[in-house]
Amino acid sequence: MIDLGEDPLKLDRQVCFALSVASRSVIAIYRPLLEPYGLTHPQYLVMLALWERSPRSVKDLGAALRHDPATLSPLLKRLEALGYVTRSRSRTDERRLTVELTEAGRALRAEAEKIPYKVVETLGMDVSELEALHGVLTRVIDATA
Amino acid sequence: MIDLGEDPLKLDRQVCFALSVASRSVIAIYRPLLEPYGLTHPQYLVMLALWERSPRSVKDLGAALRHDPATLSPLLKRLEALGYVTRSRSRTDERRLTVELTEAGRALRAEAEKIPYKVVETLGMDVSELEALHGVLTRVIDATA
DNA sequence: CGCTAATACTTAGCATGCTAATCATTAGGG
DNA sequence: CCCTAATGATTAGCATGCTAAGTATTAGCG
Repeated sequence: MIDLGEDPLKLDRQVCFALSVASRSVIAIYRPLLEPYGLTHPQYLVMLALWERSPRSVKDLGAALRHDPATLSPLLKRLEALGYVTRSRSRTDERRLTVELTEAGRALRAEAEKIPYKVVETLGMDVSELEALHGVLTRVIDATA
Repeated sequence: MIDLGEDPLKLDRQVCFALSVASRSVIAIYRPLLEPYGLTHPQYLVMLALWERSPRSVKDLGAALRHDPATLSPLLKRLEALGYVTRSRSRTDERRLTVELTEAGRALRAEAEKIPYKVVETLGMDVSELEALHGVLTRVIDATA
């Protein structure tokens, strides 16, 4: 049987709590860095996905970002309103939405390249430790898949 | 200078992305476990804090949970509506809100004690690895404090 | 004592995330 | 070919989180 020690309900021992706080805290580091471009962090993640491949469908983006289409649908409309993305129906399958980077969206990539360095610098942690963290988080994600 | 290797914008290498997904994924494990009690995960975290000490003020809960009062205020009203908590103004300082467990709120603790075990079991990861993860997350949180 | 600043909480507004329901389009069996 | 099921996306409803603004109360200086 699993042994969780003395008080398994102690707040400061909950991995779920640490995950929530760490996630919010790291996103807070991005906020001022993304603000000049009018982007939120979830929108930034969509841009990362599109910089890797564009155009992509909502379903495809959802698979990459682990999001429901219901979350992405309004988010993509905001990215379109910002001028970083176009939304159009696929000609081969009218059910699909073709999400494609605009010129402005592509151009933003050059600006964004500075962001990871600034974030790591602000965190002030070793890259090796962050890579180790990424590895454990990936195992957590795989364990819940 | 920091070296982030080949492509620092690659989605699958972002710690922030892994954090978001892992956080959402772990919370998803709690959802069916909390549903019988009508609790969301953030509400559950408030209950954990109150099981450690009750009554507490909104400010005190906010410090423990790393939340603004603006986030807690409506959340606490819902906990009150659920019958787990009472909200009343402090007699010594009318600005303060006294958040206190009800009998039902206290009783819920016995039920909740099973939850951490079920979560760890569902995750299927070693407790030692989860403790290590907790340690790294704590360092991330401290680095952003 | 009186007044201003600080404190504690609340509310409004906005952007996620999630579930469930809905809509349009396509696939595929009979 | 037709009809139903499956697919891809959108919408509605609800609960966070966050920023900014507002309200009530208390603290503390002159």
